[in-house]
Amino acid sequence: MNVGEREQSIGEVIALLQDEFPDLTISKVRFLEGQGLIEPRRSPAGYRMFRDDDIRRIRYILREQRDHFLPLKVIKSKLTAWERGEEVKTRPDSGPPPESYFGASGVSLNVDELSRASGLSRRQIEELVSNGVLEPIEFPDRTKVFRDEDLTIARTAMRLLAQGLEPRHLRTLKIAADREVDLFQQLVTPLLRHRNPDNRRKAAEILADCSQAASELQESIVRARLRRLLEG
Amino acid sequence: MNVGEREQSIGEVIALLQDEFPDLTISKVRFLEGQGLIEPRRSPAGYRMFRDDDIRRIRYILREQRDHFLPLKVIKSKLTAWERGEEVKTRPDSGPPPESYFGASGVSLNVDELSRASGLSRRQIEELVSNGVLEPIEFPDRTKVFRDEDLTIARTAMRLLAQGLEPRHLRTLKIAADREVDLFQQLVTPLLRHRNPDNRRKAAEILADCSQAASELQESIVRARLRRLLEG
DNA sequence: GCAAGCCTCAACTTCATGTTGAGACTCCTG
DNA sequence: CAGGAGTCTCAACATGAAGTTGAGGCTTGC
Repeated sequence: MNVGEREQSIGEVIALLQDEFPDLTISKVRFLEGQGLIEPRRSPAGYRMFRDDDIRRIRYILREQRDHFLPLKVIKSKLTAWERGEEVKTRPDSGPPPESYFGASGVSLNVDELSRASGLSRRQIEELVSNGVLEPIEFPDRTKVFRDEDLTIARTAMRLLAQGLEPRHLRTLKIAADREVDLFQQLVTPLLRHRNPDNRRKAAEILADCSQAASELQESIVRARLRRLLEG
Repeated sequence: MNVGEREQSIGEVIALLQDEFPDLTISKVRFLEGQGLIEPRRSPAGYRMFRDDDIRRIRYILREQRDHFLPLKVIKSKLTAWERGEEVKTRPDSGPPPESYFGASGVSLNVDELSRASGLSRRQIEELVSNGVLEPIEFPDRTKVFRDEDLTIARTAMRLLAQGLEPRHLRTLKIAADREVDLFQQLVTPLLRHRNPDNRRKAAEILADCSQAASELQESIVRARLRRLLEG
């Protein structure tokens, strides 16, 4: 598996990425390390040595910066969020990092709290739950516990409902999301079959990249169509 | 229609938005005007007077900043892009503004150029076209012309194909996008029925907000699911 | 008439994102 | 084994975005 895992010097990395990112410099890569976004090995002499993983990571960072204008802090928190999948298993006691932007931050809410935090009525929440848009953890006594991901979902759902859509319309979106997940699942099940941490990490990376790309793809298709709708 | 369209002073606007944006200040609103993001009327004495549209616009700007970390320049170009729908009709000769990030920038590519710019092979492009993911303008002699939106689509499609998905998988995503568009279309067809520029603008705003919210909703649903997949 | 609200304009602040340069070490090649 | 190319660290500097502050002066409403 590790055969031929060549490590590249910083200059080689620049040369490699130069095509996609013409103004990437050595000093910028060093700067990224200083900010804690990457952590290349070091040769005995102290030279930075980059493995394929590191290079993929750099590419990801630069794309987020270029295409989504994200500040490095935010990119960092996204990065560590996807990594936490592993660490959650090994250190279930450690609290969430201070700036976790994604990743389960451990928030949990009941219906009332979710209602207040999202602006949805309890009735609307019920409907979203029955449509599968929200999926709280349900206890035997019917108490429902919502997590931070549900809050994000609830907030955006609120925006759509405010524009006149109905919960059943949101169901359409949810089903599309499910199909998307199925697609990605096929992609990584081989990797997850054997419980190998290296494979798990690779799977996480693939999923992160795919889900983002898919979301962008859909958004651009929709936007193109809507533009035509407005102009035509 | 314009009855009761009360204009608010800058202080009233702050008070109104204070709930959602606690650290909004008068000076910031003035700053936004200085940057060309908003353009409130002026009272005879020179006081800024904000109409509902202006306030919605401010809210949009602040959300983009807070939730997506977008620089003001980019927000501005998004804003003007959605508005151009109108102006395109009235001034078809005017070139695109220098920094248009969305809106058709007038780029057009043939198959080879798209291939070079996106990294897709011509064969892949063909497949994406036949799956409806890419929709070039097709001339009688079978020449195809791609526009800037196709370039965006092609680039993200490239990322997905690189991860091992097939063009037919992308078709699934495209169909979901179509359904989404149908949903939104229902929402605005009443507004677009009569060719009224005010309604058109309102429709553009609704579409912009909905498409963004929907995209976010799907993304968070997918992410929540994928996280469970990785952890479970 | 006067306090509260608003105006402009220029100077200032803070933060993010890198860049530059000095001085020193390492690696490869002839 | 000399020396040029590549790399290291660390501190100082540069630039731009996003506001803030303050001075000096109108306007409005009680």
